[in-house]
This record gives sequence, structure tokens and C-alpha cells, in this order.
Amino acid sequence: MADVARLVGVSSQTVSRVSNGYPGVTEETRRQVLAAMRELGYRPNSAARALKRGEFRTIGVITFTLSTTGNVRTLEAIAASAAEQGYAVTLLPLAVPTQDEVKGAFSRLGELAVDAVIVIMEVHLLDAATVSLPPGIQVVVVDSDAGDRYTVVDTDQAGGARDAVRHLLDLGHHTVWHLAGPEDSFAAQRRANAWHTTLTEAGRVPPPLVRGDWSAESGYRAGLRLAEQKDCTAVFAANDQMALGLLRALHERGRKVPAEVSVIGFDDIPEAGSFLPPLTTVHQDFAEVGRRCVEGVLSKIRQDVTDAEAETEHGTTLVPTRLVLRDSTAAPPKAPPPR
Amino acid sequence: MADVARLVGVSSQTVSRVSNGYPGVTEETRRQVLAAMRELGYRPNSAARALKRGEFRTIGVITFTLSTTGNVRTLEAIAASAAEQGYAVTLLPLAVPTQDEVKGAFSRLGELAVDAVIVIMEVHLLDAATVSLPPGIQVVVVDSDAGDRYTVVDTDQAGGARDAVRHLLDLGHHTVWHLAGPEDSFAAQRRANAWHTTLTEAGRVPPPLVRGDWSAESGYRAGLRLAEQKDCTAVFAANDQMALGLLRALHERGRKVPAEVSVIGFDDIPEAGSFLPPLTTVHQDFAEVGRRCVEGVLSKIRQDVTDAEAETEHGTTLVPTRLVLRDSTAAPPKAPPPR
DNA sequence: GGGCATAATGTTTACGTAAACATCGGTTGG
DNA sequence: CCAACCGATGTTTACGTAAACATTATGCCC
Repeated sequence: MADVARLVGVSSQTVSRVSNGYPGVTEETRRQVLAAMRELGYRPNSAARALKRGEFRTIGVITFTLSTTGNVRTLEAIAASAAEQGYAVTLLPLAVPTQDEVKGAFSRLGELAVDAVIVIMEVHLLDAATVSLPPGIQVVVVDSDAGDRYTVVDTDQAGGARDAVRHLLDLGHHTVWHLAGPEDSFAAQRRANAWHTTLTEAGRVPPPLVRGDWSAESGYRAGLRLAEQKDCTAVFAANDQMALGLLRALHERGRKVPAEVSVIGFDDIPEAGSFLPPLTTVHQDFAEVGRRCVEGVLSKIRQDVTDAEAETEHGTTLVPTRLVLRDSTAAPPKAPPPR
Repeated sequence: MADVARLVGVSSQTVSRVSNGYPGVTEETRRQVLAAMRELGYRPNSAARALKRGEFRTIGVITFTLSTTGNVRTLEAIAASAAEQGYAVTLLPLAVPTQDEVKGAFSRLGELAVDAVIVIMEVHLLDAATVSLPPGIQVVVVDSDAGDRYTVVDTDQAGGARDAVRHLLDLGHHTVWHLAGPEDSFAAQRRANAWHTTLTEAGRVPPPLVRGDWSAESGYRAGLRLAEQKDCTAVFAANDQMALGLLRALHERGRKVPAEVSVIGFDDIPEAGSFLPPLTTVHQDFAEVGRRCVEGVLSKIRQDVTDAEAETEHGTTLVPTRLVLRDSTAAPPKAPPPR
């Protein structure tokens, strides 16, 4: 910066002003400074900037795994939104999803160059641990019901599940089985609850819940068992991968989809339309979730600047889902068996 | 830091020494300082650290999309390796894969808090653009053949493709069709070349190349065409998603896999084992690719520190693949049709 | 016992930037 | 015509840390 100033014959403060687009600089001077910056290849030093400004313009994203579609798509959307706002995104991966790890990550956060954090993870892990967030770091959580303690943004899990179950009931199915995700996932829990509620409200008896772990393989194993249930004509899988495994198991056991059994998924991964048969599923708007996360976190930062100690209001933002009809659901083969 | 020093009654320099684990501090003093740091909730300010030290301990990752398995898995591995080395990872997503975007990203790099960059992208985009990297920022590229200009780490695309083709030939197929990825992907190009070479070397005539765009949907479209080719008994798809679409198309057209047509994929995505039928594919070791990237970039940084102007030696590191045999490949139905 | 390493700690300074305040020349209104 | 004012620019200072150098105390050797 000093070099640029010297070359033009102005003070470094003027260079700073140009560099930050402040007013109060002659057009002529500005042009000269910009030219000098180009000539000397000047780049502002972000460390010094951060030090001076007290902010990094960076959002940290804590997540356990990038192997689930949802996390990745959300992350991608977050990165895009953040970039739009002039913020960078730093990844804070956790080796294992234990409370200790989460705790460690949160305490490391203090020394990390981050203004805010978005946690893509069920907060269970946060709860028990005596996690104290470094002050001044704002948080938004995805996949949680902790709307009273944190700001939460999430897909409307319940709404999506309800739509899925209703769709199957509307087709004439007597009841709907559910292939749920792992117990420690809040999203899985929420989908399962909504499934149960929707059935009950419709006066149907929910069959026993079958549990998977999100993986296609677990869906396959569950599917082998479900194929034996001759009264099972409709299954709502908590994600598309498990639905994929389910389809494979049903196919192996000679149960036609959708003629004999209807299957519906959740997520609408890009491949869902290429399954055998193309999968009817609940589309999640990850892009919107990401956008809202960034929005939430940035508004908190800005608010924090203005009214210093105002207790930020928490709450939950739900992003609606959309049912995507393909070929894996149809009316049941015959009158449902008597109870 | 000053507060901590005051509380203990030492100078801030001593606190700094404790904070950085330097020797020359009495055990007693160290204990007191650590206690004071805990009490006051002291966290070193990373901006000031970065400013003083001249490094951010952060690696930037430039990638166009997180929608391909490979990119995501590589990114995940990079983040993990980096964390192990005490480095953070900052994501630099590109809105669109144009040269202008890439150029923009690279120039922004200069003001970004990043010591090195890993580019997960075909370098074509870099080539034509008069991209000048900010000096002092080291680069490692994935998915490229620019080993002479950049340090490149990649999966052994050619080796994997060769193994895939040989496997099919060994099963007795007369020749192997290829469903390639998009032209602008170096990985796709490399796999296609190896496919062609392997066939030619085996004295076989390569059928016309069919092109997709990595998506399952494009695989499906290609599959509809391939299903018409009655002499097509074996297809090597350049990735698993396209293989998935291919399977669906073949199934719809009544072509049994693997009885009539063998299909092999590339990547070994987690779902591959749950396809119908479970997909034989070429496994990529993304974790290793990520690890090598970080290794490469960090060794450059360290080298750069020691011998200032030494021209870093470029080169290409190839990570081997592994053929995973499942149920989508088998011997051809009959003697291959005469040429 | 005096000189002299050595270990422990303190003091000064600089990293690059930008806010706060200071200066200077020119314009405007009474 | 002068004072108040304004816009353009310069000067000083502080952000939090750590390297370099300075100081003090301790003990050891001849």
C-alpha cells in the first residue's frame, strides 16, 4: 500500500480510501491510484484488514459428513449465498460425531478466523456437552428443533412427510409403512413423527416402524424384510438412497413396483428419476435452506453491530418441500386386506 | 492477551510464549498463565496472528460444482487432511465454469486469506485465460494433465479404464462400448482414450463413442440408443450415475443385465452396490487423492519458506484404482457376431 | 570472588490497514 | 471582503501478536 501511495505521490490513506470505495477522492486521483495498484500488483492484505476491522467476512460451516446429499447441497448453497454477500466459507469437518469432537470444534472456533457459524447437524450432540460458544460468534443450526436456543433453518420435514403419506393414502392404500432414518437424526425423527401423526389422524393404524441408517444398503436389508409382509402395499422411505435399496430388495423378491408395492422417497436426489422405476419423492429445496442460513447468520452479525447486547431472537424457519410424482407409486393392487 | 498478562503479573510476551508452546518458560509461570487464559476466556486473535506470521494456515479449494461425487469426496478428504495438519479449508465456489469466472476467482485469491490453493477442475479453463496467480500462492490441480505447469494429483483414470475394459474382454466380450463423460472434462477424456487404446491394443475394433454429461439422465438417453445395437454386449460407462441411467434404459427395453449386456461403471459411489443389478465398477480412492493434494500443497509452502526462489518441481501423482466386481458383468450370451 | 554463560522474563518494534483527527485550499454567503 | 464551511488529502494512532533485542537473576568455573 505504501508503495502504491509513493508511486502516485499521495498518502497511504488515500490509497485505502480508493481500495475501499470511499467517497471524497477526486476522480483523477482515484484513476491514478487504481492504475498504480494494477501496475504494482497490489492486493490488500486480508489479515491486516481483518485485524483492523475486527471481522473476517468468513462463515464457518461445521458438519460431520459430506456423504449425505442434503449436507452437501446445503453446503453448496451456503457457499454460493455467502460469496454473493462477500463472505467466504470455511469448512470445519468433524472426524467423528461425538460430543467431545463437537465441543473441541466449538472451542477451536474461538481462534478460528470466523465471524459466524452454521451447524449442519442434529444438535443432540451439542446439548449434553457443556458447550460454550465463543462470544460474538453467531450460530444458525440446520436439522434441529432447538428453535428456542438457536436460530434454526430447516426443510419442513413434517410437511414433506405428511404430503408423502397423504399421497399414498389418496391413491387408496390402506396404510403406509415407514422406513426411517437413524434415531439420532432429528430430520429422521421428525419425518417419522409426521408419518405416524398423519396416519393416526386419518384413522389408520401405523404399522411397526422399520429403521435404516440412510444408506442404500440399509434400505436393501429393510426391504428384504418388508417384502415378506404381504399386506405391505406402500412404503415411505425417509430418503432416496434407502428407497433405492428398497427397490432392489423388492425387485429381487419379485414384488413389482408400483403394481404391488408403492414406494416414495425423500430428498429428490438427481439420480432419483433414473431409478427402476423412477422414484416418486419429496423434493427438498436445499438452495433455499442454504440461502436462509446465510441470511440468518448475516442479519445476526449486523444486528450485533448496531444494538450491542440485544438478545437475538431465536426461531425456526421452515422451507417448504414439493412432491415430485414419478412412477414408483400407484393405486394398491386390490382391496386392502381386512384388519 | 494484555489482560492475561496483567492478571498473572507477567509481560504479554510471556503469555505469547505460553500460547505458542515456546520453551524458556518456568513450569510454574506456564501454569499460572494457562489458568489465567482459561479464567478470562482468552482466545488468540487469528487475524493478528496471520498478520504477524504472514500466513493464514488456510488452504483454498476452487471447484465448480459439488454435485459430482468425486469433487465432494475429494473435498472432504482435503478438509480432513488439512485439519490434521492444522490447516483450515476455505471454499471458493464458482457460479459458472467460464474462463472469466476462473480468472476472477484467481484474482480474488490475492486478497483472500489463503496460503495455497487446490483446484478441482479441468485446467482447460485456466489455460486460455491469461491467469496470473498471485505470487506466493501455491497450487495443486486435480483432473488435469498439466503436470508440466502445475503439480497435479489425480486418480489413475487411464489405469482404471484399462482395467474395466480388460475385465470385459476377459469375460469373452468381443468388444466394449463406451459411454463417455463430457468433452470438457479431462477425466472423461482420459478414460475414453484409455478405453480406445486398450481395445486397439487387444486387436479389437472400438465401436463409436457415445457421449453423456455425467448425469443419470444422460446415461438413460444414451442407453435407449445402445439398447438398439444388437451387437452391443458390454458397456463401460465413465461414471456410476450414467451407468445407473443406462441400466434403467436397458431394463425398459428388455435387455437383461448382465445376461445379455454387461455394464461397468466408474467411481464406486456408495449406492452402486444397490443398483439393479449391483454395479461392477472401478473404485476411486478419493481419500488418498485428497491426502496427496494437501501433502503436495503443504510441502510447497514449506519448501517455499526455506529456499526462497527455487522453482518448484511440478509433476503428476496418480492414485491407483481398484476394480470392484459385483453383478452387472458376465460372459456374453453367445459367440460374438462375426464382424 | 569475579567474570561469564545461561535461563527466565521484559521492552521495543513492526506486520498492513483504516478510523479519527488534522490540515489546507477554495467557495459561499452575508 | 472576510469568516465559516466544505471537500480533498495528509498524519497519527491502534488493532493483537510475536520476533528481535534487552535486562535481570542464577549458578558455575577458574
